[in-house]
Amino acid sequence: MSNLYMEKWDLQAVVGESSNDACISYLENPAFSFDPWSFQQEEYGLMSFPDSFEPNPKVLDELEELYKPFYPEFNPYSVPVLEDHVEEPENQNQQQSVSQSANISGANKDSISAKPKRSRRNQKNRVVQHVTADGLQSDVWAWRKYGQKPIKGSPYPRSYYRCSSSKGCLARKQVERSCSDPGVFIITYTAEHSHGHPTRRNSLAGSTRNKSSTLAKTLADKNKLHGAGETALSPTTTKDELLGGVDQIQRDKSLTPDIMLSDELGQTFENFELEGLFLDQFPDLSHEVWSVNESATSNGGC
DNA sequence: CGAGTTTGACCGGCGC
DNA sequence: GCGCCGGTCAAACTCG
Repeated sequence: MSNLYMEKWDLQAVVGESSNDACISYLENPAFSFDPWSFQQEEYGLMSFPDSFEPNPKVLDELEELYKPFYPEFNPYSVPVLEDHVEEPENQNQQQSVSQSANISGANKDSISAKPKRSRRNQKNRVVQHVTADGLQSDVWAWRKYGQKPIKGSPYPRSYYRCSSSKGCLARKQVERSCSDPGVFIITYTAEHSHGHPTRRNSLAGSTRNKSSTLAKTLADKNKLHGAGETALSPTTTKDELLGGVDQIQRDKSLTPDIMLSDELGQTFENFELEGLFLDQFPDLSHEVWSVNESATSNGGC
């Protein structure tokens, strides 16, 4: 686990909690979400809010309280400088660059002078969000998966989705697990929807549908195996119960707490999208789910 | 049959 | 120019 990434995304959570315009721009700025270093270089001054911008102190306190016990040096005001984006003379101390950080208040912003490396692809119109499994369901759009690729340097594959609400809609979404924090999902939205909000979300989805019914059966079998215990689920288990079971499995894995503070996190589940994403992104856990059914075969795993 | 996933092949940007 | 690698395509398949 990397302190660097924890800080980066925690800071995004801090910013997301605030309601002033500057914060909105800040949150919606793909450069920052994707790359705090280039944000400092290219957007910090443009948005002209550093001096007046004050992150929500309540959230800062919560974050500090949350992470201080594990990361004594955690500072929610600190924007990390990623090693990949520090260009310096070859003989300069590399270690210094890794630990380098800039203060969000702007005090250190002049100390950084190098230009960020260009990303592989054009990052325009890209918005990156860091969410927990709970946050995956908060997407109101209907998405169709069109690809999945293993990503170099990450043990987890990246899934590619396009909007299925409207033909011709260019909206794309990528979902991958954070390699530094497997409990966190990185969702990258590309392009904008060319239509209004859909009247319904993903209704049924190929293997998701399959996994849903199988999961229901699996949990029902678990119920048979273990009797009517406190976690028992009936064959007519509701969606919420199923998702609750999935959530329980996640909690049992001691995943990190949800700190994204999304407005939509409190919504009730309306479909099985979360489960599909969950099984996509948690193949190891899906194996665990499968394993409770004695007759079930492995789902492939990681 | 339509809507979805899976997965190998292909394309093209980028670094060396 | 070449090779790597991320993003997309499309055929095959599942499911209701």
